[in-house]
Order: sequence, then C-alpha cells, then structure tokens
Amino acid sequence: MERDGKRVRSFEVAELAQISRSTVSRALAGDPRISEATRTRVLAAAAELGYQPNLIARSLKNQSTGIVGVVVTDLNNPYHAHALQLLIEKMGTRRMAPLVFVGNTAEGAERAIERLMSYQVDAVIALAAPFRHQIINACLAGSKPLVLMNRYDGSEPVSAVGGDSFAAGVAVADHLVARGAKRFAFFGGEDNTTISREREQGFSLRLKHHGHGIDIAMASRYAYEPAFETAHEILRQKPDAVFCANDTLAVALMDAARPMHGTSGMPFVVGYDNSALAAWPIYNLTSVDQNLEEMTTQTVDIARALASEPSRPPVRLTIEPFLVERGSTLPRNL
Amino acid sequence: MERDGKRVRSFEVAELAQISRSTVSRALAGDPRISEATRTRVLAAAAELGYQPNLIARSLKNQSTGIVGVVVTDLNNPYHAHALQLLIEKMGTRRMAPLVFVGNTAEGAERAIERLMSYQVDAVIALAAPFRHQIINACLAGSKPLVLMNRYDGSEPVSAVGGDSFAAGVAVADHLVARGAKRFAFFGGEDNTTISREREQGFSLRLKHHGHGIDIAMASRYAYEPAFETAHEILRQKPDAVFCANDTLAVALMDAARPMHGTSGMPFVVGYDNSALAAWPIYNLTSVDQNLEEMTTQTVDIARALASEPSRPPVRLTIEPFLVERGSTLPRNL
DNA sequence: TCGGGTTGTGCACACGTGTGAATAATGCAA
DNA sequence: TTGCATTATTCACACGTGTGCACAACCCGA
Repeated sequence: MERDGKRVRSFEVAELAQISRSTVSRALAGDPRISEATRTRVLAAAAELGYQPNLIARSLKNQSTGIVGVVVTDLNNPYHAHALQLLIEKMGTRRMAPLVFVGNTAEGAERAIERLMSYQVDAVIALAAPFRHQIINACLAGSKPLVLMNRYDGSEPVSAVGGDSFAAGVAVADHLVARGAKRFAFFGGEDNTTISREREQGFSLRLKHHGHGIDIAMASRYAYEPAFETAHEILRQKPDAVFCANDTLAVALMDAARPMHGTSGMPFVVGYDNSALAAWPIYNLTSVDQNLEEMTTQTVDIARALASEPSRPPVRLTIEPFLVERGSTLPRNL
Repeated sequence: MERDGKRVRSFEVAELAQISRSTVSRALAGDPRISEATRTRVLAAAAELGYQPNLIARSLKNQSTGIVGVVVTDLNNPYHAHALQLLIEKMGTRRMAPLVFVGNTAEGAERAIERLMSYQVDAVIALAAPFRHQIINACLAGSKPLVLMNRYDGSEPVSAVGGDSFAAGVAVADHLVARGAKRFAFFGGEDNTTISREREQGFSLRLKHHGHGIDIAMASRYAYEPAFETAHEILRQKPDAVFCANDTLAVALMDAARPMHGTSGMPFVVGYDNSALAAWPIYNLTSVDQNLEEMTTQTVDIARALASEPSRPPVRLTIEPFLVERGSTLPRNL
C-alpha cells in the first residue's frame, strides 16, 4: 500500500507497468487513445500499489480543487446541524469535499471566507448566514460562485435556494381554519427576520381571506428560555391556535401551556422545521417541513454547476414546504 | 483586488515592488535576511494588490496542507454537533482547516477516509466514530496521525481523548446518596457501549462503597421514542433515583414520569452531556458535563502536535467531567 | 587595488499532476 | 523499400509556491 509513509506517486505506477507517467495519467482518466491492453496493465499496477492520485497536485494543475467552502453559524441549532449533515452527504456523492467554517460574528465570517479563498475553493455555500454582506462581497471580489441557502432578501446578485415561507403560512392558515379555530396568534422569532415576517404575512393574508385575522402577535429570540417567558404572555390572551416561527418556540409554548390548560384545553399549535422534537410523544407537534432533503440537493447541484461554469448567471430557487400533521392540531372541542 | 477573476500571484507583487519573487516569499515569511526597507515595500505592494498566497501551491511544496480531516457520524445528535462546532472553532484559531465527512456506515467511513487521504490531510480527528477499525487501519496505512475523540477502548495504538466516565459515575453516586436516595436505577444506552458501561461501573462501585447497589438496570437506544417506552418499565419498579447515560434518555424518563408521579413524587434524575435540553425550565435536569470545551481544545492541540511531528508516539488523555446540579436532584421529601 | 567579511537578492529546482505537441510504432498501398 | 495515414507513447512544460546555493553589492582595513 504505502512505502515508508510516503504516498505512492503516479511515477511508481508507471515504473511497475513499464510505461511512462503520462500514459498512466491518461489510462486512469479513460483517455480513448490508450489501448485496452496497456490500460488494464496500468489499472493492475495502480491497484497493486494502492495508488490514489494526489488531489493537491491535481488541483494545482487543473485550477479546480473540488473543495466547496461551507459557512455556517450555529450548529447548536439542530436545524442547521441537520442541514449541514445533508449538505455534506450530498457533496460526498458528487465528489466534492466540504471545508467547513463557523462564522458567528461579522469578523469571524470575514476571516473564514478569506481562508476559504486561500484554499481555492470552487464555490461557497452559506447556510442561513446572518453576515451575508461580508460573504457576498468576498465572493464577488474573488469571483467565486456563492449559493445562499435559506436566507435571501432578494437584493443581491447571487444564487440562492430558499423555502416558500409565504406558502407555508397560507397552508397553516387553511389547516387551522379547517380545525375550527377562531382566535389566532403568531409567535415570531428573532426581531423579525425576513423569514419570520414572510411566514407571518402568508398566515395573515390567508386568514383575512377566510374572514379572520391575527389577534395576537408576539416575538422572542429563537431560544427556549426567552420563548418560555413570552409564551405565557401569549397564552394569557387565550388564543385558539398559535402558529410558531420555529419548533423551539412551539415546544416552549406547549410546556408553558400544559400547567395552565392541561392537555385538553390547550390551543392548537403549529411549529416550523419539523425537527426531531416535533415527533416526541409529549409534543406530537404539527409542523411545517421545509423539505431540507430537496433544498440541500438543489443547493449542492447549483454550486456544482456554477463551479464548473463560473460565467453562468445566478440561479434562484424556491422549495415548496409541506405540512406534517400531528396530535397538536387534532380535531377537538375548543 | 483581483484581476479579471484570477487571483494575484506572488509574481505580480514582485513586479510591483521591483524585486524578485523569492524576495517576496521571504519578506512575507519574515526571513531575517531581508532588509527592513524592502520588507515594508513588499508588504505595501502585497496589501495594494490584496495578495493572499495560494495555499494549494504552498501545500504541494511544503508537503503539508494545514487541512485536518474530521469524521463524524450523526450531526442530528446535538452533542456531536456541539462538539464539531467547538472543534472547528479551535482549529480556526490555530490556522487549521477542517475537511468534514459524515461516515455513518462502515463503507461510508471507508470512502470518507480515502478521500481525506487523497487531499493529503495533515491529521484526522474521528468524533465518536463507531467504525473505528476502518478509520484506524486507513490512517495507519497512510501513516497519518489520528486522534479519536470520545470513543476509545484502549486496544489500538492511536491517540485518543476521552472523558473519565468512571469518575463521573462515582460523582453521581455520591451526589444521589447525599440526597438520601435508597433505591437506584441505571438507564443505559445503545446496547452497552464501552462508555455507557464505564459510567455504570463507576456508579455501581461507588454505590457499593456506600452500602447500596444498582437495583434496576435497563437500556435502550439513544433516541427519544424507544427511551420513552423503556422509561415506563423502569418507573414501574419505583426507583428513588435514576442515572441516565444520556440527556435524551433522562428527558424521556422525566416525560414518562410526569403523568404518573406529578412533579413532587418524581425520582431524582441525573443525565449526561449537559446539553441545551437539560437547562430547559420544565426539565431543569442535573447532568454530567463532559467539559467539551477542554476536550476539543486538547484534541485539536494533539492533532496539531502530531501533524508537525509525525514520529511522536500516540497520546492518550482523559478529561475530568463535572456535575452540574439543577432542580431534578433538589432535596425533597421522598 | 586588492582581499575578506557581511548583507541582501536572484537563479533554478522541487513538489505531483495533466496535457499539447512531438515522436515512435504499426499497417497498408504503391 | 518507400511514402503516407493511423495509432500508441513519450517529452517537456505548466500550475504557484518555498528554499539551498551562488552571487552581487557593499564596507572596511591593508
């Protein structure tokens, strides 16, 4: 396999197959000019020595590394963690390698992106990055393709893949109205992110269409404790149904409601992200699934396409979410 | 900054500074043979052009990439996600770049590690990897330093950093005995992982020392739903105190216990990992903190040391965990 | 002017690969 | 055998960097 810790180079393979180094390269690349006989001989030699090409050298020559930079903010958010895992898996299938950086401050993102550029990444994927502008500028300056996943406000000339938050809001409104709810609350997050606002708008518009409206609207940070506090204020106003911008918010609300209402008198609750929590028996939470599977697939494919053809114009894609109905919105007598 | 999409090379800097390329390289590297005058001239030119060295080329020349492979299994486990985030952050501080792969099957791990080797990583970090053997063999074959984090059974000649599960079990036993518990349960995980067993042993031995023992011992997979089922069986046997191998198990147990006991009659519960869940008000769970901060720091430092000096013998390190006391073990009348 | 030390730079090679152009080998018709 | 076309292989360079060694420049004392 290896000789005293040094990796085998294509030269050794050539030597063993009694042939020149270039022929080895072409044989492994499947160049049709190489005869079938020599090709099999080369393959045998390569297998015998356990030859694996040095991708660093190849990258230098090809001006393309196969490495994609991934910038992420907070892996403690299970939604981000799950998205990252899917991204990595998809990339593996497509022979791309993810160089991951955490940029949870503006300077952090700045530094991360600079290091990525130094490593000559073929493209950059930014996952729900609050520090878009630094990233966008750096990528434009280095003329590297950039794909924003799940955070895009339409103002910048880069590729982006996102979920249709508006449509999700509409679907939730329909669902809750069908359940017979009359008094609606929206529990938003993170001082009115674009995304949280879109969800609220879809919800609100559709409720109006049904002759209702949002009676209670509050927001808190996307963390359990502040949400738990805010939840009490919402509940004090006795809503029939609460649409939460996030599963964490929803779960905090249910925990806050349980001692007050018991299980029977609890309002309908709908979350967002369909995270693992939502499926837990005590919550059994109806939640909007963003279809991360599809979203990550598209993101990776776009990144790959742009990497191989950098002159392409930016692509924008919207993935349709779907509602996963569970116990928290089962029909009951309100 | 850039010229028509091509990165600036050191040649351009040399040209602008009216000087040879080698001098540029030396000036930027801080070679003392370069006069102060030319150095400042070079720095100015580099800054003006926004020069960033091409790390791929440098890697090829230096036979060292600064890239460390990280193999992880399941980012949906918040504990792993958190660990990965910390690893990435520490690596950033030390000018290392993480190439992350998910290996959640034996072949997956195999393929992941091969790709890492092709990218000439300086070292590999495996995070709680169940497929150790594939990884270990690949690293030995490629003679790349490997650091196992948080999973090591003492049988392999590689570096490893882990938590002192045994000591944790002891500390938990002391704590629960001090609270006056008499009837103890151990809620294990994942068909008796090494780690789960060590925790149980420490717990058991120390209980014996206090004149008690483990009265109930059960296990389930590390996921909420199976744990929720198993929890009922444990509770049916009326323990005073339950030590769970994992916060997820602990939380499932508390959820199962709440309808049966109410909050007052609930047994003492101790979890493991001190994850975000543990701090949620409804759980308020006493939990063992593995000191991931320290563990990841040490892991990264060891990886770096081994990368720069590959002949070093493997290092093994044990990090002391500590108990975070919360409401689930507050003194009460049993 | 010369010799010898010190200091600052430049030349040229190496890292391992891919690839265009040149060359050798082969086949076939004349 | 020679000429030409086709095929299989090799030569040599490029990618962008770091660095050993040679070399130029300079100062200073003789």
